[in-house]
Amino acid sequence: MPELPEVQTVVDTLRPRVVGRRITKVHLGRHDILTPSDVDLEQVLTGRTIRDVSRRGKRILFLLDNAERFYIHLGMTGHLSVESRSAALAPHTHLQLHLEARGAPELRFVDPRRFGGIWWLGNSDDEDDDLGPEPLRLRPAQLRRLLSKTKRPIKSALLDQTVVAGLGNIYADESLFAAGIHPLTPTNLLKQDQVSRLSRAIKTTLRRALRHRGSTLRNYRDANGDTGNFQKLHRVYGREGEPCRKCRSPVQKIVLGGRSTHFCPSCQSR
DNA sequence: GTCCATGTTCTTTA
DNA sequence: CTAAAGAACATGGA
Repeated sequence: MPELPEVQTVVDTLRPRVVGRRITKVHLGRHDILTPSDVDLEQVLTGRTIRDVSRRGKRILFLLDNAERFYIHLGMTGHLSVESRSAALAPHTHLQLHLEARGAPELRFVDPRRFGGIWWLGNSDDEDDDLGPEPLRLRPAQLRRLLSKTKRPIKSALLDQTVVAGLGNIYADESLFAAGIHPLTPTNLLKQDQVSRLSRAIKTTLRRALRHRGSTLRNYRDANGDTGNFQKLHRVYGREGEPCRKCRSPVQKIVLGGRSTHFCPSCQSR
């Protein structure tokens, strides 16, 4: 469900409802959703106040008042919400954090497919050692350097979180369309001006998606339970056979690295 | 029953 | 050795 625009929207809707609130009770529904799995989450979280919520790549970082931290990754179907403790519990609710506030709210983490999870960091500061730069702060020279190392198709490189952190299947396809680059283009064959265009295209695509609060394809909701609207503005993703919004040629869908990949064969020639 | 899905990681193949 | 392809994870909707 979540790529950078969706994760950022979750963070933005979560922050005003949890920052400054004390955690009074913790319920972890299942242990295999937590890494490391032997952390006593109830012990480390109960009584702490949430000082901040932020995003790094697709990770949602929680900072506590004692400077310890953890992050939640939504995987494909993860969902965070703040609601009343008396509200019906959705199936596959894996974590509940009671918050000290009017209306007796709790933070809930639901994830049917369990590709997401909770990572306890404690005081360590290596939460993003394995992630590439933030795409919204990417400089073209930096992207050129990251891409020069490999021959694989550019679409696959964009999905690699160690190259750029936050793009997923939707925004990789949309960014390549915006840059006019064919998804199968070997990364090391991209010209300098193509990489510059791609760098700009990634930013404009993500900013547009952020303005529209992300894409809801199936079940994505922000922390308030609201859907995104950007799916209506997708130019290629999910539009196989439909006319390209620029040139009217039918949008093509191929499988690349096991992921569906959408592009306009005429606007994104090889 | 089949296929597909916004993600990541491990294994197999070339 | 490396890179790319494929499978796996688990669930639900079309």
